[in-house]
Amino acid sequence: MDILSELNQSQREAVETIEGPLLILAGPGSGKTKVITHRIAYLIKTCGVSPHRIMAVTFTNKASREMQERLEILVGQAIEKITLGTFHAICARILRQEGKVIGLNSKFTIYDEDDQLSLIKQSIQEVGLDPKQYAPKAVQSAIKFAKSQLLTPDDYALYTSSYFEEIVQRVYERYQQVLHQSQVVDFDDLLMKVVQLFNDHSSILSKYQSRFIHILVDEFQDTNTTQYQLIKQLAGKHQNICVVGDPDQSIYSWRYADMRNILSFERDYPNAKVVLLEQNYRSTKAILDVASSLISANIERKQKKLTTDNEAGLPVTVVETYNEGEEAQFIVSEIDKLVTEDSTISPADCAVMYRINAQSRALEESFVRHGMPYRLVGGTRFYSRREIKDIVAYLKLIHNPYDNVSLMRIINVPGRGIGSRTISELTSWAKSQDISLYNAIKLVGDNKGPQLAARASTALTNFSLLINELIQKSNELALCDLVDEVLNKSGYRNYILSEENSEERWENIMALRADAREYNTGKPEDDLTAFLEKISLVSPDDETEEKANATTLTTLHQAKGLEFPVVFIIGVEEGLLPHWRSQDNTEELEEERRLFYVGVTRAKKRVYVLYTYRRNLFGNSGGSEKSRFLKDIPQELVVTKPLWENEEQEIECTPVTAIYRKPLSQSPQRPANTITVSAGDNIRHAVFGDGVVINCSPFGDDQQATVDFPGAGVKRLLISLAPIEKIERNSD
DNA sequence: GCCTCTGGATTTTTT
DNA sequence: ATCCAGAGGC
Repeated sequence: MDILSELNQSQREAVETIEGPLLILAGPGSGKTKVITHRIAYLIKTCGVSPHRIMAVTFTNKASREMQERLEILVGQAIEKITLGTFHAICARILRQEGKVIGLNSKFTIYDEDDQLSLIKQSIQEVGLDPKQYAPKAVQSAIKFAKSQLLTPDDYALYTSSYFEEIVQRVYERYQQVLHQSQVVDFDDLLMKVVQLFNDHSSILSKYQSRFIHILVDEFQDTNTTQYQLIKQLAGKHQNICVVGDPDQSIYSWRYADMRNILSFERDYPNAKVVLLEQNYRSTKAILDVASSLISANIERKQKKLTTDNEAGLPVTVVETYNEGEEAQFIVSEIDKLVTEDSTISPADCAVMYRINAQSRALEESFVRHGMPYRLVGGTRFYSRREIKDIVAYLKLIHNPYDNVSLMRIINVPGRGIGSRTISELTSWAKSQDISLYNAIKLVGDNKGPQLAARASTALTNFSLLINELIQKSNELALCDLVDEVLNKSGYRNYILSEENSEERWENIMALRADAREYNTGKPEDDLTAFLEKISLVSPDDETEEKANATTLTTLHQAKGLEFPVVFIIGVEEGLLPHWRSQDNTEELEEERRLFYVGVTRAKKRVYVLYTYRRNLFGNSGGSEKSRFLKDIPQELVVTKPLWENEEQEIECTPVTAIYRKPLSQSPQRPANTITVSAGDNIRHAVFGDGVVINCSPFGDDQQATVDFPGAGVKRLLISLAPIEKIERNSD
């Protein structure tokens, strides 16, 4: 197979330029992933580069997986030798390998942001401050900023210029101290510590520099300073660094991604070659024209002109609705209409995008009301569910008893009579002795610990015995048996089963256990390390379960990288897009505009832009004003689409046209159901037939039920509105 | 030590 | 409107 044959001129250039720094500016839909994968294939197959010497870095597991899948087709087995992964996964591997020179045990554990926040709260207290006065979240953000900039607590001390920053500095210092004592790193440490290690140990750096002859970085516009430095270090010897990205799609500056990394790449690598991928294979001309006109309003960018050979297509439709309810209503009707009129379009081809998650509610209600399937992107991540975090905390503690945050999480879960009084005695004593909580608790058992009431003392001793026993078992048992042991011996199993809605929680735990089963090399200790690392760095719901024929509801941020034939962008209003918190800062405003641009460029065929006349948000409703970004789009690129009775026609220099006041075809109002249901009930639905309620949760004044219809699949319904009735269980 | 109540906040999110 | 965290009551 000829790797080059299916590429256009500039794509080919990007693939064939293998010497020296290369910057690929890839517009939306320009075949970015194709270029990266083909470039790697070209290196291996045509240039004879050993796959062992190639590193490809992504930001997300999803991107990594996608690249893996596509590469496998091109290079087959060789894929296993390529270092392909997220920044964090690659750095974790390096740290486990090399960490000992900076005093890091290869069994270190990784804290997620919840754990981080707990430790920050604790650290605020430990430096003698009040967590109420200094919002832990703000301190967390400041520490994350420092780490994104490669600033150690000492560096940060030089940088501080306000009282708050001095506070942050003190907390940061203590926080790092505890992390180190606990043999724990947070997400940002994974990267920062590797950079520091490379800085201080040139022989280790040079080992990696020599090995990796070719380095590729995806989504380069999203890198922060630390990531940038890491790449710079690694590419230091061979300088064959290929970065791919699009500054126009930089939407993560609030996570301290720095677009300047891509904008000034040529300055840092003066001999860099630049390739522009401007040919778009995704969208119609009409959509690209709108996108281009929008993004051209930004000042800080690199000029790029998007072209396409695709059809001209239909103009973008801009619609004003009365409020968010009608906005949702319009979308449901329009999808229905599109699907009916055009047999090539299904509900799954449509996506609705919004600025903030709170906007999904009105949509969901409308979709549920009409029995239309939808898939909500995001939501609670699997590993952040309480029951999963609890079990993982047990495992983390077993793996690393110095992990105080995990210990604190489960010391009284399930309740075993260790209350806040006892805990504060214990923590302050442990701190005064400069030992870990686990060791302090062990001493309580030996009567060498702090003075405590007999009851508290007994409770702590029992807890200590429990953890000890589990640590013992962890060396003998296979991982999934260890999970069972934890569930039984800790009493967690009974605890969770005695709760309401326990089925779902228990199922989640069983899913975790099933996952643990995969780790069975016969070396329990290594299995536990590997399992915990995977849990920290990979969330399983990246694995997007495709719901049959469901429309996607997503934030604009999460839409990046996706594409759909039909895209609705809602809430294109002042205060939402641009968001009010970004309204008085040019840079942030430009980022909001890029966000809009990302949304528009997701679409292949149709784009709808919606805004409301008035919107309810957070309880108070107010009149809304269409987004200033609409002014960036020339009127002739937008269509007038009077769908509904026009009560007031706005005449302005606006591209806007359809005023949507009252839906013509209001769905016939049925009397609201007054029944309530709960998990396990059998119900009959007018359309879907008989089904069983799997789960039920409050939804406003109403209930939303997840119902499994053997004939129609799993549906979510609003109880008061859905055409349902309760039926009796079959007698058996 | 556990439970209920009130107040404050509420963009975007990966690892 | 709603969710969550911390405070105070039982």
